[in-house]
Amino acid sequence: MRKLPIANEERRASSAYEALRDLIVRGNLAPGVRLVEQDVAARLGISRTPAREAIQRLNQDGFLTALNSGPRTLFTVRPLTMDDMLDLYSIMASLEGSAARRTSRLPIPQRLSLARRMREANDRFVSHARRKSPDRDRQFELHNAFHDQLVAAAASPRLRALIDSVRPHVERYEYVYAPIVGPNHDATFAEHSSIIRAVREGSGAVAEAATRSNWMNSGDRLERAMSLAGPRGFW
Amino acid sequence: MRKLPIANEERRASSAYEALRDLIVRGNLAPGVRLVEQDVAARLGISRTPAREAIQRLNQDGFLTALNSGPRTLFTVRPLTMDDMLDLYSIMASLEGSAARRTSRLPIPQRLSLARRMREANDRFVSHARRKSPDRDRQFELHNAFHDQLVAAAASPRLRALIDSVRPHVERYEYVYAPIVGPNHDATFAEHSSIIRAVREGSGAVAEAATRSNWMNSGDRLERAMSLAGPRGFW
DNA sequence: TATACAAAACTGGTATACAATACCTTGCAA
DNA sequence: TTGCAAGGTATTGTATACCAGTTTTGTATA
Repeated sequence: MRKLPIANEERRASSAYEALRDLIVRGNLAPGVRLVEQDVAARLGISRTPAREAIQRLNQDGFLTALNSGPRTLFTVRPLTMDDMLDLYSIMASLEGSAARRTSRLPIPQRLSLARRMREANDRFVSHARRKSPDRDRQFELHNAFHDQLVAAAASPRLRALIDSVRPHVERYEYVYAPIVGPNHDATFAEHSSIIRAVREGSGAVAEAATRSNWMNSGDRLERAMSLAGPRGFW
Repeated sequence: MRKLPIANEERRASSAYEALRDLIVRGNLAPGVRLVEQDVAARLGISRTPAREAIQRLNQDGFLTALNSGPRTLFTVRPLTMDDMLDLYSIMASLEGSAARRTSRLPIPQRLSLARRMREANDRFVSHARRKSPDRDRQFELHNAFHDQLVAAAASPRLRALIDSVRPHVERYEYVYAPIVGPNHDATFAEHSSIIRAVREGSGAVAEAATRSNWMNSGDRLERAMSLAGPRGFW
């Protein structure tokens, strides 16, 4: 890992948090790696204080596992396991399902507008996936954009915050294992369409069920990918 | 507020976090109050470093609101509002509902054992409520114990962690407004019984629905209490 | 009395110094 | 060669010093 420059606008602690979190989500900081305050500080060109704060925050957000060694606590990057992945997807099913259910409460114009934006976002996602050489990061963005439409329009503030806190963990699994899943996005397209239809027709229960299915099925798809590749973070 | 002693076993930062969190949940630290690092440190008999860490954690956990003032951030105790309360209860409905649904996956002996323990916990809750002068804190504990049985037995690790992180916020609203709701727990008893029955009979969907209803109805009950008492944290 | 301006105090963010202790290394002996 | 003990090292937790804006206070003037 090369030395990372830190944005000087923001607080150093926040910049460090984001830098480290992105490294973990992208898989550049491998599961099991130990985070030493001094090393983090040196590598990011800051002092121990903000480095420590970043590590504490990462831990609180569940990106690290804490190991008590006497009076001190050692932190390592959290491993990726099948059980944890399924757990995560099941939670996203519940949370985003809850948001989907709330779409039926939206005033009709807003609901239809949301359905249209989701349709457009899905179209962009589909058409990029069908390119000759789709860019992986871009594919990610477009997929997230679809779900973001739903969450941004329908989730309550706390629900939104909760989803935003869980999503990076999902992304971590997707980022590491997505290449193995391959370009077989057809099921995903169909599931997205079901969600859009339910939102347009205004049935909260159907929208919730469709969203739940989408996440549970995504979990199943990733499960197959993981069983091919094996877990990471152990040896 | 008198000076609080801090347990010396644990890390000072963790002790400070717990002390402050409890003060907020119990309503001793009123909504809107500003938390100044130096003051917190002095009052808890520690230095600014662990005091700061505690405040940062409280903020990340949503107990505080952050206000940017130039390069610094000011923290105040989060206000209590009707919208936020309803948001919270809706989220608990979703999360604990998800846990309830999972009870149907438990092996039958464990499921029946859970139903029995929930029944016992509910009995203790009911009988204490029917005393001449029920202790409020004890009533709280007993109510939490009922829900804990469900969560501990059925929730996945991440779901459990999520519920544990949301619950203190719910408790804050309950603690402040419960006295106004009054001793009319009959509806609660009935709803608990429905959950227990569904768990015993092994229907995940019914258990989820019953749990959702319980939380949504609790939200409605508290809504009435709040509309009587008015919001706190503004003036 | 109200307003403009200057000075002083406050306070968060960061760096650094200090303390404590678990763990590792090294050397010695069996 | 292996077990063990003593000392050294590494690294966390805490305290404190410093700086830079912000806010507040106080004063003078219209």
